[in-house]
Amino acid sequence: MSTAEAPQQRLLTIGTVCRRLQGEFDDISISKIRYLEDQGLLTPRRTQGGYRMYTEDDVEHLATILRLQRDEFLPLRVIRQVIASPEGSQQRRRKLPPALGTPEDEVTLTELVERSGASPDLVRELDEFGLLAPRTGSGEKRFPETDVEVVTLCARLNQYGLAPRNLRAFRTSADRNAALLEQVVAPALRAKNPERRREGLEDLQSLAEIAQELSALLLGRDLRRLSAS
Amino acid sequence: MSTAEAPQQRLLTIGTVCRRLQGEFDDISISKIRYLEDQGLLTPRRTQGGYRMYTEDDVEHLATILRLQRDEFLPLRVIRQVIASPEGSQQRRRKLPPALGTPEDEVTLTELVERSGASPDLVRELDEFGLLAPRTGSGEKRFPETDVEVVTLCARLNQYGLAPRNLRAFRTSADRNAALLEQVVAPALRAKNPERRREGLEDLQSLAEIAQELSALLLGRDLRRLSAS
DNA sequence: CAAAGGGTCAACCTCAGGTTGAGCCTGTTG
DNA sequence: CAACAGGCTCAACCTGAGGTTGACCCTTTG
Repeated sequence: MSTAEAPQQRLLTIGTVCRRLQGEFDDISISKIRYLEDQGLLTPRRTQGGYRMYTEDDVEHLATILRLQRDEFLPLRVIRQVIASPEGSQQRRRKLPPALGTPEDEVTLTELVERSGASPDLVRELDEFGLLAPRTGSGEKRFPETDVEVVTLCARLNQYGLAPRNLRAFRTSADRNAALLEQVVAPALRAKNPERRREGLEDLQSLAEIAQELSALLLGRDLRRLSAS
Repeated sequence: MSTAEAPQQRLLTIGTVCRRLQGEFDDISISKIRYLEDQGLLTPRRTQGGYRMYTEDDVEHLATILRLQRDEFLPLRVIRQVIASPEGSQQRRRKLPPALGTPEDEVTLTELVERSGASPDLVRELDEFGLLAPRTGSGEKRFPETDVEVVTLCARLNQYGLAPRNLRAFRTSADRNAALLEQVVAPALRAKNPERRREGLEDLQSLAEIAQELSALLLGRDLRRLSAS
């Protein structure tokens, strides 16, 4: 074959790679390696004839994947993210809230108490201190479904000794941050063009995610400092 | 942190448990709860008639299982081990956030610019507006490693039009929240007894996680409302 | 040029993690 | 005390992840 005097990085065929890894991973197989490639976890070079050829780095990469799978029990879909994301992986599992811009389900006070498992008193206090967001329309108050979780979380904080009165601070912070982000996208949201509005919502979502991560980081930094002193 | 447990020991039926957890886990279902029991992960009491009855602890236990499954991607068979293993097991999964109470690595300004990929100007501004946490000691400033990510995130927000001047609000919020949480554990952290201090740190970590989730939720709620109007 | 090794693709397999439905029982409420 | 919402079990079923197998054809290399 081509005796190109290119920097002949010794390339390995799939069979060789497989044998090489058999030591550390007994469940490796040629078909599995091909499967992982199919799943987008690997992209070896190919010869003219279509043979897969692996560099040493490819092999190391593959070993990493197999280790994540075997030792951390990560599903391939997650490994794909971990691998793909810039080394400073911040794959924090954020349960994304219901998409912005779609109306949310509402619950009654009774449901709220029931589903959060908190005492009616606590719920009342939380409401009083503005941590809940009821729609005070005709008749019975209705709360956004999110408030179920809000109450649950507040109840846990309450157990640690943070009364609703103290928790108000979280709301204030959230409000201020929300207002800040809203400023940015306000023009887009007020636009006539629906496409423009949709983009505004998407931006808002992105902004919220970034802002949230930033807040988490800053909080962590503060706490670290406080706890170190 | 222990609040006096009401002696009522109110037991919950499976349906109630299910509704209660719907807030945090949207994929929970009665059949899933029964399935988890079948898999040996749960053992609620039974009434004479055979009804499953859950204590608050059972619910917390179940929530833990669901969290391990959702956030750590652990298969049930592994969760079973983790749960069953003796309390003081070394199975502690180390996650990304550097543990509280251990000193953090530091980087120089140059490294900070380099690793965040932001412009020196931006970094300078961020510092000026108090978003970074340099240790202003002898000679060159040194930043905690966390600041690399802080800069990265701020840079992204900056692209959306949020200048460092605006971002200060995030810091203020974080500071206030941190102070709030710190109050709770301050006595423990100042304790002589090292065991007590360790517990304080652990509580602080838990508090931070809950607080963060709460903030996220509140922010989401605000934005939803803003974007709906 | 032959044999050893590779390539693709569709069909298939196994297991985890549940869901569904039938048929029956329990607990609560008016 | 009847009605009815909610629970119970058990077997059958479903879906998706993570591969395997086999048929058939193509490359590479001694």
